[in-house]
Amino acid sequence: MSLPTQPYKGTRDFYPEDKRIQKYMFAKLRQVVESFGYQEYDAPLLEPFEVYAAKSGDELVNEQLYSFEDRGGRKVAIRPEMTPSVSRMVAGRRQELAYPLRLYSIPNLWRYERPQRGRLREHWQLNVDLFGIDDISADEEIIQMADSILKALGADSHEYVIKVNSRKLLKRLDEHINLSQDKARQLYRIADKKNKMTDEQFKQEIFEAGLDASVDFFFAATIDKLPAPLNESEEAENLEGLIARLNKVGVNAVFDPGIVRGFDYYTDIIFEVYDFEGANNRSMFGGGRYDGLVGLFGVEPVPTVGFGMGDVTLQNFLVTHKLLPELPSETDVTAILIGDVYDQAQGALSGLRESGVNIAVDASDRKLDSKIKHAVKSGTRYALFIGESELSSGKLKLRDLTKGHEDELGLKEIINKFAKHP
RNA sequence: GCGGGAGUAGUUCAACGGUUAGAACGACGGGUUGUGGUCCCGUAGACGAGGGUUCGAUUCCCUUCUCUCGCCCCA
Repeated sequence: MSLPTQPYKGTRDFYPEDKRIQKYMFAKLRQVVESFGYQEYDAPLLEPFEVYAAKSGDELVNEQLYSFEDRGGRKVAIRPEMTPSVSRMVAGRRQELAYPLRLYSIPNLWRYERPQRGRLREHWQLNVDLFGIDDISADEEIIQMADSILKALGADSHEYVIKVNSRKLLKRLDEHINLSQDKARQLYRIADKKNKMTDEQFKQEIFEAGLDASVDFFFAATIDKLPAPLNESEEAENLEGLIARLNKVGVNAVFDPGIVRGFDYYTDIIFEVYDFEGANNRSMFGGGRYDGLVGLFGVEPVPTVGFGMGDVTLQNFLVTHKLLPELPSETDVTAILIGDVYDQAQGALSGLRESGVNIAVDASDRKLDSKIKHAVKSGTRYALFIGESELSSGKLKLRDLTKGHEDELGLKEIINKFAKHP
């Protein structure tokens, strides 16, 4: 009986080749959001249980939260999302922070649920939030940034679509057709599934729930085709203007009345990004405006717009659309020592390392061809042969393992070669 | 929580109610001692676990575990 080598259900190990992918994606995410002036923060993995009990949604808290009691009897939860944490942080310095406040983080988040494609128990999520702007320019910036990220990763705007809706508009609908809060909830739940069903199935569910009056709303192709007087409401105008401006800057944004999002805390504009590729059926990521969350921590509310982008769905997207490049190893060179030259080679190795060349040493007494095979397998691109003759001549043999050709180079030449590709 | 599919070497797969369960790739070693990803030879390595049916189970049945896809819910 031995311990299993598998990671815990719904989690992943990141071997170097996996971690490389993650590092690549995160580097792009950081690059784009920082280009929009967002600053990185972080928060603890654990939060007091109450932070989530206060909002989020019942299902999440009751079924999907990893929680436990600490040794002091405090109820603690592993964060299932970042929004409450960042809201807590902003509330904590409500008065002294400079607004508009642009923050981002890439936390790992945990949810107890049955793993399936695109949804695991642990994932990493880029979380971006813009605090302190109560007009629609904030929503526009956030959505534009989401779009820029996908483009920076090589996606083309015809490979995905950003579907936009408004919670306020949905609320207008509720009032217009006189729904109780319970009925409205039920309606949202059905609407949320609209994109997975045929129109007929959707109508079927709507009728079975006795929500017939809402059908016109959900089948409105554009905002001006919404049932009156909703089509002339302030919310509708806002939404229309937002989408028009996004389209103008090349963002493939469309109105979709079926977008509702799960969390209770959204207050106005909401959006979800969908992959056009059928294999990635569900919404890739999304976000929206939540003006009330900071206020839950006992301070004046701060208007906020944000989104979360999960690494699992993002990677699925990139793989499906063949957008992941060949990623090189962090190690530039494997130095292959020939003969008993370990001591004599140290000077050269240190010199290379201090100049920024990442270099692993193979000082084993395996056969030479075997050492080369290992260097290839480890993923390093170059092998550097160091033996008696190289040390006496001062010229080392640098072999490009991908191309198979070899140069005899002095230390300085080698350093220069890698200085160009750090 | 509910359903479908799948569990055989490190990996991808095969076969079979009956002697030693095969292959490819990978690993390790060798092909006379300083050049791989092409070749040749050799070595090691597997029926997820438990129970049942049977003379006999890796094979059929049940349970369980794990993986996977979907539902619920949701990012």
